[in-house]
This record gives sequence, C-alpha cells and structure tokens, in this order.
Amino acid sequence: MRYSKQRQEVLNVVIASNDHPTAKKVYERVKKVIPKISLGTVYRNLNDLVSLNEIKRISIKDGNDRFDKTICNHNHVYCTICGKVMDINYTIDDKDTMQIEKQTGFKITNSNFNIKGICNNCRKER
Amino acid sequence: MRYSKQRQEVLNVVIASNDHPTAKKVYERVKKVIPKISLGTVYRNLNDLVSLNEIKRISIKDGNDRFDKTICNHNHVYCTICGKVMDINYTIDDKDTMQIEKQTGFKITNSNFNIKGICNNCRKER
DNA sequence: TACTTAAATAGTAATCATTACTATTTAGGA
DNA sequence: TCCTAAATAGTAATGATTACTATTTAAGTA
Repeated sequence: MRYSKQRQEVLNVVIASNDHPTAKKVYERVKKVIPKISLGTVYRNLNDLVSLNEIKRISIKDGNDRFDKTICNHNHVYCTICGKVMDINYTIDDKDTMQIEKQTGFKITNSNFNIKGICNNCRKER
Repeated sequence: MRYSKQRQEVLNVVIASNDHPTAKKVYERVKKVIPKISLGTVYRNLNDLVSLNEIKRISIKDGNDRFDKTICNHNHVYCTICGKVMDINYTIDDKDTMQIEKQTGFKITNSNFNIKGICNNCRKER
C-alpha cells in the first residue's frame, strides 16, 4: 500500500474526532485540508483503514456507518433522537460465545451490539 | 386500522416462514397468492405489523432487514457466507442495562445484538 | 342495498448511502 | 528522469427503502 496524503488525512481526521463521525462528516473535515478530495476517496480509505485495523467501523442500523479511532473491543449506545454515540465497555464474553457456538453450530467471527436509547441532553429537553 | 387481504397475507407469510425472510422474499411469497400486490404494500404492511408488535424486525448491518414471526425477546446469529439466520436466546440482562444507563446517562429503549459467523454447512464446504 | 369516505393499494418515482467505473495523476523504485 | 502500478477525482450506477398519487376498497350509515 502506497503512501498518499489523502489516506493520511482521513486517518488524522478520525483520530482527531471524538464524535464517531460518519463518512460524510469525515469528508467535510478532510475537505478543509484537501479541498479537492472526493467522497469516493474518503469511503475507500475509510474501508482500507478498517481492514488494516487502524480504525473501527460502527454499524448502526437505521443510521449511517460511523468511524471510531478506538480499536479495542468495545460497543456503543446510540441516541435515537440526536444521533449521539457513546462508547461502552460491555462486550460478549467467551463463555457466552462458546455457548452460542454450541447451540447454533456457528463459528462466531464478529459481534457488535446495537444498543439504542435517549441521551441525557435529549431527555432533559422533553 | 382497516382489514385488508394484503396485510393478512403478509402476516400469514411471515408466520409460515422459518427462514427469517427479507422484505423481497416476503413479497415473492405473497405474490403467489396475490399476484398483483406491490412491493411498497409489502414494505408498508411489514412496518405496520412491526409497529403493532405482531412480527419482529431483525436488523443486520450489511445485510437487508429480515422479519421474524417470533415476538419474544431474543437475538440472532447471521452467516456471513450464505446469509442464514438462527435464533438464539441470548439477550442483555437488567443488571447490564442498568450498568450502561448509569455509565452513559442514556435511557436504554432497545437493544439487539449483531452476531456474525459461519454456519455449519458453510464450514463443511471449506 | 346503495351511498359515502377515509384508509389501503398498485405502480411509479424519488431518496440516499455506498460502491463501481474510468480517465488522469502520482508515489516511489529502477 | 523514466516507468508503472496504485491512488485519485469526478461521475455514474446500485439497491434497499420510502414517498407520491390516482384509483380501489372496507365498512359504517341511511
């Protein structure tokens, strides 16, 4: 894989972001440094960086994918009102994984928890 | 809500299906009974039936939504090769929910686990 | 039974995140 | 400096889902 300033800047932006940005948000931020970058390049580099395990993808159904500088195994809660994402350290444990594998015959390769709710701020505004 | 044979048949198909069908699969099956039904009608009725808690939606990121006749709280494993979905009775418990709420300030309303792997059949074919 | 009307439908168009495609540019080794 | 495969910019395509609209229909009422 060849060095490119586009990929470097995509990585910089994700690392500098604390809000779990979407691809489009990353694109807008990279654009401030590289105005001519294209959205496709951002998507491709985000995917590449996920494959290289340099960043993490957060999949939220009925929301767009988000990207996370934190690599270590963790999950997220997602506010269904404002879209805020917060890290949580809750994950599936080995005992449960083995139990599920035994029950289903599947070899589990990947798990992520889709936990939704209403964040502090949005609750206050009710 | 008014009775319609379209909604009844959409419900019938989901209830008769053991394979957690996608909207399109449901559409194909309903079409055998009501050939002129439109895909939009199937989508609308699936959504209505989910709202009425008569069926359950299974959201799988990088897969399409599936629909499930089993209402009670449960999760699924998803085969990344053939797309097979199996029920599991593993769910988040109250203690963990409260722990996450305390940690994040969120009020949790909904959780589903996205657990992926390779099913028995697909493993054999390797 | 016929009338009425709001709900539901069929069919089509729109949306929108993401991916695919292609001509052009560029990193970096020879 | 030259060469070439990798990367890019810009645009088109994809595909699931939703939105829109004219038409049909369920079911209450006279």
